[in-house]
Amino acid sequence: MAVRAQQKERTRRALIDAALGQISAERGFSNLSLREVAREAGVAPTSFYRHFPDLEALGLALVDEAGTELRRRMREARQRFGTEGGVVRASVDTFIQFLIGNANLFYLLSRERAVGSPAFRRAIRREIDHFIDELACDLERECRDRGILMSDISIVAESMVTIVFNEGLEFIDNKEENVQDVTQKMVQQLRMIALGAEAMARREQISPGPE
Amino acid sequence: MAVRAQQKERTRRALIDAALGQISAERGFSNLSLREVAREAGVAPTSFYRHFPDLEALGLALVDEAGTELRRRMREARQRFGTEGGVVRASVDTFIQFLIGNANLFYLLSRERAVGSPAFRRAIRREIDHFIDELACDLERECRDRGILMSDISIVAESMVTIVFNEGLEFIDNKEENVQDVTQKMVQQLRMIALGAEAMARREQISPGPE
DNA sequence: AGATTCAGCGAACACTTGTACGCTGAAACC
DNA sequence: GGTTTCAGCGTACAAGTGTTCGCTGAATCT
Repeated sequence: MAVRAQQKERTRRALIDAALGQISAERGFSNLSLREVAREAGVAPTSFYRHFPDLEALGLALVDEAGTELRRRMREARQRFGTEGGVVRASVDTFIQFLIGNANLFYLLSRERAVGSPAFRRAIRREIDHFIDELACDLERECRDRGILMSDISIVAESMVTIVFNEGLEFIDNKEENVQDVTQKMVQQLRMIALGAEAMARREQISPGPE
Repeated sequence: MAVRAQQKERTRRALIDAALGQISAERGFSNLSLREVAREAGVAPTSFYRHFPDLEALGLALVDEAGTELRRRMREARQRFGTEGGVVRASVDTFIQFLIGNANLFYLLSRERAVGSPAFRRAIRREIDHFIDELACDLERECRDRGILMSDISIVAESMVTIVFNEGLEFIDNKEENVQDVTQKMVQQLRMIALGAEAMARREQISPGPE
């Protein structure tokens, strides 16, 4: 049992890639049509059902792939850069590379987050939460290493991801924008948040009273 | 010339309201169908064309309405609260009220920002930019009044709006979430950004060197 | 009062959509 | 080598889509 399964996997990928390829600035995942996807994959419409019960199921597969791939890259970048330059800068660079190379996967994670079936939305939310968690973990380590105090690291991480996702979405929407400019803008915003978190921690330490 | 135009305006509104009513967590604007909208408005499909050349044109009208209404509310709130409690807190409260009362208008502004025809996306972007500008203007005033120094106010405002829009989207997606919790979380994040901007300004003032 | 405008309609159009059914032929199994 | 499995296909269907066209009748204008 090898040729058979291998071929099946191949057309499954063709379907996934076809769907991914039809996502664009003008067209979200929820506007895809089963028939069109099948056509682009070079497969009869009815054959689609041999691989997915639904377009939604394909969507879930896509979301999973997007999240996994994004996290893989980030983890890899973190190791590569190591201690040089700080996590934040390294992460931003990698993130932007991901944007450029996988715009459609990123579209899926960012803009479809709030539209579609509950299962679909939940899946995306879960991926993003994973992403936030890993960033929070790194931030914590970084702060410990540098002796920095920050308040509410998980919220800091969430804010950072929100900012970066938003800026990223804007970036791949306006292709004319410069990569360096975006990077710089992201870093500036992130730095601001980091500074704010430090300031807040200092303030809490000095006067831990109410309000 | 009164009865005629009045009636026309009434069914135009019916169309707009119908479209708005069909937007939901599961269904974005780009999934609407002309026929369905017309049906819900109690009008023959072909009559739609008496009011809009396109569904997109209706979308533009919706976007305009959403942006205008949101800004109106915010301006009103700012006046009402005046100096009491700071702009940020007052704005967040009003914003959340807008979310609750006009979830679908907000959906339009936030999640459809990056999908659809270029004109459509541009329209939304413009509304958001307006929103950011007005916030920036207020922030500047507030900083002057309180003698606070902040760096790059327009970027601060942009970050704030990004955060608030994102948190808001999450909020109307999980209806079970508590209003007070969201408010508090938003305020905390905004406060962090504000503190960060102050810290950055301080830092720039002390050592205005490169990097 | 008579002519004109025009919002709204119904019928019809050429498609596209998702999905059910049963067949085929090659790979996998025994 | 004979049997079973099953990915892929073609056909078919009912339902939905956007849009064109010409009509109607009441509000508007002259």
